[in-house]
Amino acid sequence: MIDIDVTSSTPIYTQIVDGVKEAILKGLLEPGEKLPSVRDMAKLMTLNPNTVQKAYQQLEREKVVVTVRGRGTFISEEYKPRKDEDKMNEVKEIFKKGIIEAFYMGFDKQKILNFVKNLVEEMEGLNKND
Amino acid sequence: MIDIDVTSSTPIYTQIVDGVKEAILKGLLEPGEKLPSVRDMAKLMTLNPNTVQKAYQQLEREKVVVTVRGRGTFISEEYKPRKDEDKMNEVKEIFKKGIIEAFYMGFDKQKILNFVKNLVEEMEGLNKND
Amino acid sequence: MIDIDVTSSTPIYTQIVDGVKEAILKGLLEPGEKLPSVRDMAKLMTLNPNTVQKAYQQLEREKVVVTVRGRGTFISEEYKPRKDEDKMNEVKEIFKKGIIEAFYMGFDKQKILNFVKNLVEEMEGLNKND
Amino acid sequence: MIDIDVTSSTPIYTQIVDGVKEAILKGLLEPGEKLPSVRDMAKLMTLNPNTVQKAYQQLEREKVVVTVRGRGTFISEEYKPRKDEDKMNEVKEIFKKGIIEAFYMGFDKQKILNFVKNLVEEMEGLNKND
DNA sequence: GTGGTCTAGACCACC
DNA sequence: GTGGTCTAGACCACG
Repeated sequence: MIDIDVTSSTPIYTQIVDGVKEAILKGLLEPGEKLPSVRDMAKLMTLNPNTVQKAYQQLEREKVVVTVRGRGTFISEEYKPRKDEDKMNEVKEIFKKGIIEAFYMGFDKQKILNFVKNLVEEMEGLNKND
Repeated sequence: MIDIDVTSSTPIYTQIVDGVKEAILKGLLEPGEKLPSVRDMAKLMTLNPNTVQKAYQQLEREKVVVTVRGRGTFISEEYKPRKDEDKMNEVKEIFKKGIIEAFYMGFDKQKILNFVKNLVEEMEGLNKND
Repeated sequence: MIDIDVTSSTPIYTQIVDGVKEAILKGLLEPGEKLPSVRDMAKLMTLNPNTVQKAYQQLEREKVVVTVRGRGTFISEEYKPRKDEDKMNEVKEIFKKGIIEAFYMGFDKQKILNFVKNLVEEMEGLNKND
Repeated sequence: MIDIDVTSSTPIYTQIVDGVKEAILKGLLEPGEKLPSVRDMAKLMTLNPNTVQKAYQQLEREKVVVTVRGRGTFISEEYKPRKDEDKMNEVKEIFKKGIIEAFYMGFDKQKILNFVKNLVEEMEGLNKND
């Protein structure tokens, strides 16, 4: 489901968190759907359960997911966007970094915008009807 | 010149690297201009010289900067963009991450594109009005 | 495993990098094989861990080696040669230097070529008899 | 006459030494010919006289050049190749380094040998009649 | 003066 | 356990 690169510099647990979020946006995971248990997920992806655990905890902290004791972990039914200043800055920094690196790869303004446009559309997948 | 957040999870030397690149794109640092010596920069930012050194070396590896023996470190006169596959993927992943987080903040497609557009123009320095 | 000459003018970390590359070409280190951990290697060679670290990082930058989070550093499974112009020039300069010095030792053209031929075969490890 | 790259990692004085040796082998500098004085050479190449001085001293140490007090510095009339073990090892190490890097650029044995052959012939220039 | 290397020792995140 | 970062302080080669 989620492809992990163990050699990447981004921690595995972060890759899981990002992967789950991406899958939800793409409609591959539906609100209310049950995620595999920590142990199953760990076996499935041949990862250390502690790593998966850490990812689930962060997903819960971000309210992307809720865990019901004894039943499992589920994609949140209704995700309420949080827009605090910290988050806003974080996102801004990410994009800034991307833009800087893009410029240094020789992209110009228009090329960057097209690049991002394509990515956004790819990400929206099938689940948004606008 | 460059503001460092010592509490950030991104390493200090990376913040320096990013900061220099950003300053160049914004026109705050001109090609050919001399950067403060490793020691001076370290004093200026109250960092250890080794940390600054590491940043300068990475900048040189990326050809953003050249060091002239015995004289110091200078912004490259002409930077030739190199776009290998790895770099391309890196940039893509950065933007993907940004887009995902933006969606989770409640942004829709158009809002994201505008957000990025503004950032790009801010980064371009003087070319704001095209 | 790798012999270091602390009196040499080539930095220790470079000697490690070269030593690892040589060991791989000679078949002494197999793709996928684990290198000693930074600390172990440092103890083994009575060096400071930072020095070994620097060598490992350069090897990773050159994709000779991959590091797997929490597990260690491994010889790359498949090394894809990258031959950018800079690298090409570097190699050319090395050989030029070697040739000049060889001439100054009284070698003629044929002697140099034989000398290099022997070295290449020595380096190739098992393919000595082709 | 000799082109210096001030950004190179090889010291400038070494580049001068190598350059002079190369020029001699190529026949651009004849035995007995006078080299520009340290000060002239420094002006000519816009270098620090100390740097040129250091280069000349090393050339003299290697007996490539002789300086006659009050007259100047001249290319040695008869260069007697010295082949001590140290020099031999040095040259061997240079070639080994070159071969390793060539392999890592994807060259095979034959390609390396051809590469070196071409370089040798280029270096021999016009002054050797074999 | 410049950058480059090395040691010592500490702390941290990740698996 | 692993690698990664940072500080402090020292020494060196180069120009």
